Amino acid sequence: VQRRTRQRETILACFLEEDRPLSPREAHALAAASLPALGIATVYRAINGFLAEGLLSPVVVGGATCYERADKAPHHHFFCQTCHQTTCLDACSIEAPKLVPEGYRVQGHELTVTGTCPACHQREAQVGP
Amino acid sequence: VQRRTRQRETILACFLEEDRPLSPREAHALAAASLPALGIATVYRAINGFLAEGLLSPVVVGGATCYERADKAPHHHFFCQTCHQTTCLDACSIEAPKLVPEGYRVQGHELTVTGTCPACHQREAQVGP
DNA sequence: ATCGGTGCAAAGGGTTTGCAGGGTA
DNA sequence: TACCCTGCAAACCCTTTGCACCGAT
Repeated sequence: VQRRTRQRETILACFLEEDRPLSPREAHALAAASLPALGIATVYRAINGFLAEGLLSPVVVGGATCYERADKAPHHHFFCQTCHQTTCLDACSIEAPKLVPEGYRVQGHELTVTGTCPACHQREAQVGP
Repeated sequence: VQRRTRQRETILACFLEEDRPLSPREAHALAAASLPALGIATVYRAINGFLAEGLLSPVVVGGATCYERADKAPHHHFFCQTCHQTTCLDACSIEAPKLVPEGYRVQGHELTVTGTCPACHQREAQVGP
């Protein structure tokens, strides 16, 4: 029974609007723009609450745990190793059960492509290799 | 210029013998069987050294950073959400560049299938759902 | 005899928890 | 009014670092 508070609404709105995986730190920074006194602990508690309600899903990218809105079709992620931002890719087209041997029960899968995004790629080209 | 010490040899042997991703904690537990006084800091330093030498590769599975021997062909992983152990799957058959839009530069990718391994699957069946 | 490696303990970063006060229902 | 939520601070992992001693070369 979660209550509607300004903090929770603001935090959830960040995830819905950004529409990409955010780390707790990022979410806190974004939400703190409207709520300067927002504590990081509140962000963690809100995230864990939203996870329990099925509003957010965890995503592990680049060694960090991030969270994204859970109402999207299954998809994969691109992690830019320059700006460390993660973007969502198109719908998933992988049949995970075909990848595992007999006897394993498949529940889901996660695919992350690593590289540089167009913005960083371009930035590097200007400065040189 | 890394020296050959009993600690480093034991730690590396764990990764080579297990042939699956190990967390620093797991590696420490395994190596401490032969070296009771082994400190966890030594494990972390050894792992970082082996990473620099290209003997180990990092793998992020189930939210934890693990490491595995780097001399294997590109492959993916299966993470058992019951016993939290990770096993290696067959060689990779995914063409990552086809998954990203124009403008992105692909450097690599990582795929983890989640579920329950045969051992845990069986154990659950005995106890009931 | 060097000089890197090791173990211990302390420091750091990220996440969770305890507590008193405030806001939602 | 009752009780959850919030902010702050302390507590907890996990990982790295400082330091004196040990050991490989």
